[in-house]
Amino acid sequence: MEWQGCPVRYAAGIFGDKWSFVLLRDVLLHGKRYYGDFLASEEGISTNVLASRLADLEASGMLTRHQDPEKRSRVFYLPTRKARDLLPALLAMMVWSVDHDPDTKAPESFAPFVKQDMARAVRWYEAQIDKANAPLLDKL
Amino acid sequence: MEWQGCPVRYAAGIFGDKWSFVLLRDVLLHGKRYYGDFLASEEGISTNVLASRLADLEASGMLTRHQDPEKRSRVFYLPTRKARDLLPALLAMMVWSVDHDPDTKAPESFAPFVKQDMARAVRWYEAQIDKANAPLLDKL
DNA sequence: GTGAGTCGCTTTTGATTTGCAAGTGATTTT
DNA sequence: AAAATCACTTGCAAATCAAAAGCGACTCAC
Repeated sequence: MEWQGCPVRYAAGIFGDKWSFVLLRDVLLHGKRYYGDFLASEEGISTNVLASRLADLEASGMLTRHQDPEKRSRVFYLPTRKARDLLPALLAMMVWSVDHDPDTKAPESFAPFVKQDMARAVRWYEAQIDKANAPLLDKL
Repeated sequence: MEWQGCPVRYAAGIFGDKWSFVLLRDVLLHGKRYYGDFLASEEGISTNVLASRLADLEASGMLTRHQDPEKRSRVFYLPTRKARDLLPALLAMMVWSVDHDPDTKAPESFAPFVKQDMARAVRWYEAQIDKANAPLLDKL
């Protein structure tokens, strides 16, 4: 299929897929970095799909793969700038979900926080990402 | 799978799928309304998938289905408020794609227009949607 | 009013992708 | 040295997909 040129198709090609979407959420919002962290997500991704999606996301420049130098059998993934730049879109989507899903479990404070000042919300989540990255960056 | 509670999973359940994504683009941004319009999109969706996705989007409250009263063999679909509320997220995603896809074919003016004032951009696209709806709403 | 389209699906038929379970091989740990 | 951990791979049945043909309800030309 031709996924070239159109911005919506480009986005769909990279995360227009349940599992890629959930992995990006985990790495951007939940501070997950290790293969095992992703595997343990409550959605229960299977190992073959996880390996395949991580490879896809690495290939499309969303994640970088690293061996843990302290324990070389472990592997972690860091979000690139390209992935981090998804935050505004991701937060906007989440606000939409909170507004339209009667069963949402997001905290009441989330939507107002983002709606009031998106730029500030993005900065806050960027800081969280830096915090999650820090101990791993020290190792490299 | 349990798609309940988490806003990202909610969004993924509704448009975390290439074809739903493309259909929402067509109805929100390209003024497509008729079954035949969607079928003719350059991506070449097959009829069984199109019928299935339209039914899904209707079931999740994104589209409403209508028979054309002037020619009852034709059918059109209108975006609901819930679908229209996706505009901010959709535009944010498109800006991200334009920023990161070296082969993007979006006009140069698009990203600055949205970045400069998102609220204004949303209003502009809402007006386009109203324009596309108008002739059909007259019929009903 | 009849026959030839048009339109919006549905069905059928393979091919691809998925989820699950069971490996595998490279490290650590004991 | 043996056992456990970890990040995948592999094999397979089941679900999903695309492509093509079929179908019934219209609509239009004559």
